[in-house]
Amino acid sequence: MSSMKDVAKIAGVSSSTVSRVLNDSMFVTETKKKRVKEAIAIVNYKPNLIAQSLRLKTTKNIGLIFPEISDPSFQMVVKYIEESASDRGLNLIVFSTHDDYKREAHAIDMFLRQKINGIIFSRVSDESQVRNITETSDTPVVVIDRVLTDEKIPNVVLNNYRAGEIAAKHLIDCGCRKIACLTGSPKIGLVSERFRGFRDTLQLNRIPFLNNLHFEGEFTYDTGVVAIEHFLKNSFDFDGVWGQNDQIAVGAISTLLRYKIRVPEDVSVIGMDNVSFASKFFPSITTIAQPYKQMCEKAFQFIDRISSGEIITHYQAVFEPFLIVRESTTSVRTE
Amino acid sequence: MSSMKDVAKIAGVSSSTVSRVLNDSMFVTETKKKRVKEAIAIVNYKPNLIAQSLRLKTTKNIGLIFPEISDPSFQMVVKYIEESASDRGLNLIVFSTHDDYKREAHAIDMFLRQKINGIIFSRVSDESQVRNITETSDTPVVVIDRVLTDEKIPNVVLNNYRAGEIAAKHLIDCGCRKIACLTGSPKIGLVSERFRGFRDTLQLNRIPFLNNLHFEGEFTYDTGVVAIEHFLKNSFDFDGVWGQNDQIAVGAISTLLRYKIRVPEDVSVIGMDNVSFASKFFPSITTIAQPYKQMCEKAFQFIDRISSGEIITHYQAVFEPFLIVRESTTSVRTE
DNA sequence: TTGAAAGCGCTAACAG
DNA sequence: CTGTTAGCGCTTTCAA
Repeated sequence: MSSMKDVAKIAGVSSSTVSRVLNDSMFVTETKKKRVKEAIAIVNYKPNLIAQSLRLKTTKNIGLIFPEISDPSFQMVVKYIEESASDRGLNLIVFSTHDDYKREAHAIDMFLRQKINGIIFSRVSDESQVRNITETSDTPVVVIDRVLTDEKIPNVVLNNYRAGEIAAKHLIDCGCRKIACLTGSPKIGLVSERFRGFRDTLQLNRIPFLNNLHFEGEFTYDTGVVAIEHFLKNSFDFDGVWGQNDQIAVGAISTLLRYKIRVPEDVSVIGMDNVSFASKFFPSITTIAQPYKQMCEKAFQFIDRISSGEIITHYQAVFEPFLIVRESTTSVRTE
Repeated sequence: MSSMKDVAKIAGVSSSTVSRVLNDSMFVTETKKKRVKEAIAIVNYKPNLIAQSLRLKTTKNIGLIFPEISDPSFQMVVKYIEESASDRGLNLIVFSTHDDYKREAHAIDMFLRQKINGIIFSRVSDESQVRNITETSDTPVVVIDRVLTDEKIPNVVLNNYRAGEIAAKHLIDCGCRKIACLTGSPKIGLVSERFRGFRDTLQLNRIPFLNNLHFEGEFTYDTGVVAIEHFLKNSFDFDGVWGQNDQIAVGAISTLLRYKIRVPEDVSVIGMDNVSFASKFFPSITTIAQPYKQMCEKAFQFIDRISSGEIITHYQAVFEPFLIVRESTTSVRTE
């Protein structure tokens, strides 16, 4: 690979001049400019990004840390983060932690040592290392999808309480009266947020919430399966189900269908996240969507602002969830 | 962030010594070694990877280029590539091209300028830039999932002909006699490979293949939908369907069910790739799996070997697909 | 065994 | 307007 020196030699100028032409940082005589450009073409010169980074103490890379790429919700995040990065001409380095703090710490370490341009975290746990970063380095950090108790870190988050409200309201509108809620791990803060909104809305509408029908699991397909089998085995009666994410909902629907219980005729099921298969399942899945695209873009805007030296005073950006009605719930039911 | 100089000063040694301790590249007196280690701890020193890369002309990064992260098959590839990278302590930079050659060229450009450690391509097109890389740079390149006509580039690929054979054989075993094939874009080489294996096997078993039931589309859900609606509208009779990937199969199954045609009782459907939702759909989807994990690992092994100076003489690594029987096909049918 | 010095490829004062 | 020089943080001869 040719370097600036080669170009300079061919063009008969100094390498500073080459640099100036490339970044047009100063006025360079037209003739020299032309000679330099020709030389660049001749040797097919491309500036070395590593050298540039070392000199400028900044890179064209941003890093994304998230728990698990197999998870469809995170796949959405990765997709949109990739797009926003690409729009800015930034490279995206991804790290999947598999919920292992060691791996998370390692990822952070690598990023910092690479002088990365910014770090985006998706769903860190409370024991996460994020705080340490913001204290010891000046790398911009944004947390997405999960609020931290420490409010000093810019974060973009969903109004999860509102999601619970929407789910409950829709199920009630469908005529459901015995409503189940299948949640993710109670260790994740947003799980209880969503649940609170859900239960509060039921109570507001004078629908009793039965603790029997509150199943705490993980954000997985298996949780949906296990929950429904548990309900059926114990003859718990229910006519509506909220799976706190679409995977739980799919597990629930599959299991219901397997037991010859019709969806939505016998039981309405609503999911959350609007992952890609939600519209492709049969029956297609009513769900509560997160504006992932906007949220990811917002995360980048935070990084842009911090990078340009702006002091963030308003750390939190809250986004509103919205309902997408499909086949797995029915509103034709008469009350 | 502290540098080697800081450590050296505190330890009262030269920065060369610090470097030697870090890489234990030479013998250093125990006392000095200890002093250096203490100093490192005091200032929480972490070597700057950028500087290291500039000096050593190599990085800890590898790049992955693929068409579309929304595609479940590529999500599998990304997942396993990430794991293999992580096992080697390498960072993964991802680039989604959206089938745009401009973007592909840009990605390559960025990677080369970053002195990346290796590039993995997934499903490149013939107009791709891959060849140019191998000619002008010494960056290791591996192609995965798609054969190139130019055999000089290491590549890992599936025996797609065999996949077609397996699909046809299984459908025949299920008692199907009027068998449809829904394919991806005929512009992609492996599509016709798969199709040839499929048709040859039918013929070998004296099952007629009707051109009516050969539907060429894209590797998408919509293709499955459109194909089945097309068949039904024209009253083409069929009792078995191979969707050349799981998305096509899901589109087909959903549409059949929507038209009250039972799967597998009336029509057996088999997909391909064993993407994550294949086992979660209802009915769960019989599919032809690719050993993605092994294929991705193999791609890395190619890079490892090239990096360590080995000359590759055997460019192609072929992997065998295998059948996973689930609910969407039935073998209980009597002939 | 260790330090001094050179240099990876680039940019940014600083002179001229 | 342009060339010289220094230096980003590291590794590696080369001497000592």
